[in-house]
Amino acid sequence: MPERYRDLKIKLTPQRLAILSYLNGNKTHPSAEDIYRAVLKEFPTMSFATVYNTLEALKNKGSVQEIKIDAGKRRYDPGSTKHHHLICIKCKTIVDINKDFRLNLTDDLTKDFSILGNSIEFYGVCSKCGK
Amino acid sequence: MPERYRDLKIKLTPQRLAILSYLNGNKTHPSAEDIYRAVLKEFPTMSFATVYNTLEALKNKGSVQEIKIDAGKRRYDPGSTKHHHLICIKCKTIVDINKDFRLNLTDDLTKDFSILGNSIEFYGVCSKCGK
DNA sequence: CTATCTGCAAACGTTTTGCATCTGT
DNA sequence: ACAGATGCAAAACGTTTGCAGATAG
Repeated sequence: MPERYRDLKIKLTPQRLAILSYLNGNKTHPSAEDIYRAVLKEFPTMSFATVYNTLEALKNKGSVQEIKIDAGKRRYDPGSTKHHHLICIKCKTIVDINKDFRLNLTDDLTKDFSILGNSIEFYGVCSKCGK
Repeated sequence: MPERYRDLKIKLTPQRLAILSYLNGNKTHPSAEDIYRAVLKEFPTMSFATVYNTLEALKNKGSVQEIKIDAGKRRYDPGSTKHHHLICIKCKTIVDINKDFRLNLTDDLTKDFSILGNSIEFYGVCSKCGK
């Protein structure tokens, strides 16, 4: 199992492997606390320091994205592929949108800024909440 | 001056009028503390409770938007007109983008969600930070 | 061997709360 | 008159930090 993460070039401690395993393929966009609680089952001494430390390392390697959807609480998205999000404004469910929208800005902006990318948040009401 | 805010249907206390006046036309996307500090000059007894209380009331009336750019600190945007943002990832300056991008989602999503809108965050490096 | 990570607890900055008093309408 | 706002201080919340001991590479 560790081999698949070897190219991250970070120290693969048991705690980190547990975090990576929890995040792998996870589509729930968990918060730091969600991750902490999940890994706590396996490592009763797990601390938030380790969760944040690991998330910071993974963010720097580009294999985890921070999602700023929830004011006051960060949520995390595994995987390095860029994508957008659709959020139900009622239940806060987040759905990934894997589509590349080409958005062009006006010249007066591109002159003053070097644009690196964009992130789109669609909001709506899911069928469950729409009833 | 109060007349222009009468249709908000909230109690127009002097403190609230000072906050509204500070926000009116403000393009700096201030944080709660920015607002607090600005209004403090006029009302030395101003408290954060009042700032947050007022922002909450204005948010509910749709005349202030909360911007979730900065994890760990909310920023606020006066006005109800929809627009997007361009953020310098270094100095966190936020520039408004008043352009309507028509973004279409795939049918499988529009079937399960009733889409209400979208919000785009462009990120880049401003000329000041790019040097 | 040693650079880095872990775990704890304390510290931090932001936001929320409880409550007595006050005030717009 | 009274529903709702203010102001204060304390508490809550998510996140960060310092540091001693442990461990992956």
